[in-house]
Amino acid sequence: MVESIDVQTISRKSLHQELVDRLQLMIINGQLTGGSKIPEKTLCEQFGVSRTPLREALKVLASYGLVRLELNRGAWVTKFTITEVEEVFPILGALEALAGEFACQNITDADIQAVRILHEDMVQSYLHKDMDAYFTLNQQIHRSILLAAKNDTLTTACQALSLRMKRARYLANITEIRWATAVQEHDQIIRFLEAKDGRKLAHALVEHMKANQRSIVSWLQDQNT
Amino acid sequence: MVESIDVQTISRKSLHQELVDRLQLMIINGQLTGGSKIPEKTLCEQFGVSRTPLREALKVLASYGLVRLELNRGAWVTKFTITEVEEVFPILGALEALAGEFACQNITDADIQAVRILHEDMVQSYLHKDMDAYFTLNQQIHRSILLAAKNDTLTTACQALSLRMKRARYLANITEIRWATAVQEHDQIIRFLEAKDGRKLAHALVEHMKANQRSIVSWLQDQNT
DNA sequence: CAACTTAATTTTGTATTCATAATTAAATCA
DNA sequence: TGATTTAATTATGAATACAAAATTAAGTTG
Repeated sequence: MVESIDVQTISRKSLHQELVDRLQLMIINGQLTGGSKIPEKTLCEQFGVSRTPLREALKVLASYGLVRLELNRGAWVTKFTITEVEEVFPILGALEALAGEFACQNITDADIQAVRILHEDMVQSYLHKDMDAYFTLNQQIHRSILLAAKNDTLTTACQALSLRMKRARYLANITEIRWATAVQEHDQIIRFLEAKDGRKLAHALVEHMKANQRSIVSWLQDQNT
Repeated sequence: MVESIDVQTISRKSLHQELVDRLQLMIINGQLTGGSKIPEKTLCEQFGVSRTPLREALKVLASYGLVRLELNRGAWVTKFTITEVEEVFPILGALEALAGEFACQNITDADIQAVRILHEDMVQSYLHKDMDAYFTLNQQIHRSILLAAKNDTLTTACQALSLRMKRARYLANITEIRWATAVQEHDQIIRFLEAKDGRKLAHALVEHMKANQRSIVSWLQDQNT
């Protein structure tokens, strides 16, 4: 699998881009919690930057839907809601399905081999109950399918939506039963990819997303009762 | 069709948001042409604003893929390429198909009635060869289906992608033959919506997008020879 | 005068400043 | 005292200032 090395990275990132990345992480992992005010001044001090690049970053994050701007009242971390989960997962399903179909058309045997290895590592991390490793490998597999689809716009769109759903990862630990099923679903996914069966792969990805959605929604529902 | 009135609009928009909207238009209608440098200073003077909100807007537009930022070298209007068209339309197809399915589940008879009227107006503007009216109504129809789907994330995603494709509208005039076919396709779309047949509507929307893609790509190809 | 240096100019990225809106605290009055 | 004004404070949005990088222009040398 060719993980194309980002040539841009040679020349330093701009501050605002760096801040977009950092704030994204802080929102996903819960350091900045949904519904809370974004403490502009504090963050500027913390990062040692002025308000200009921070505010630029906030505008970008607002366009991603991670932040909500209120005129003259500042920026707020958007809440992670059941509604959002129910909106985003079907979209992710449709887009990853599309990516799956394209991937089957374009993927090389070497790339399939690489995904197979990621999958086996992921199964191992499941067996060892190493949740961090599991999630990282899981993401890498989905990303590999996206990259194989050879559609940058699609990759960007999926990653933006996945990002929003990553907050679930830090809010809720996956249940043992869902974890086992998810691994099985991935097994199917890999097999359809190896068979280059775009139709079935697409269907498997949609179902996988539906199951992810149900799992997260039911966790959120339990939370609110 | 309830075009929900934007309550936010009571309180004035922020400058950066106003600039995002204006620059978007300028890029779509070709006042700012693909590949060209964005003249920061000139635009500031033209709009009578300082660089701060303009630069915030540019960062947002970059996240939409309409602008490309080069560190220490400024901002450039992204080129409208065949590759982009071939990347975006399949995604739009998949997303509008999804919207179509949701719309069939959620749409009210009153909303169907409203879409029917938009459609008939659109047919009239086709018969009168009023291209501006045609495109406006066309957009409104697609937007109506999106709104009926009751998924804000989906609406936002589709509109962002449609926006990028709108540049074609100003680069190429639709051919007479494609125009006629497109109207027929819309006729089908409306009929499936009225029948609340999500499956068929989804399929029709995918095919409609494929045909749009082919039409624009072949125009761009003719251009480059 | 063409290729290379070096200096002047412009542009860019970021910090700072400033006016105004929003919030909080203090003061007033029933 | 508690509700309501009014004043002080803080936060926000946008303009300006400034350092560094990139670009252009002017020299300089072979």
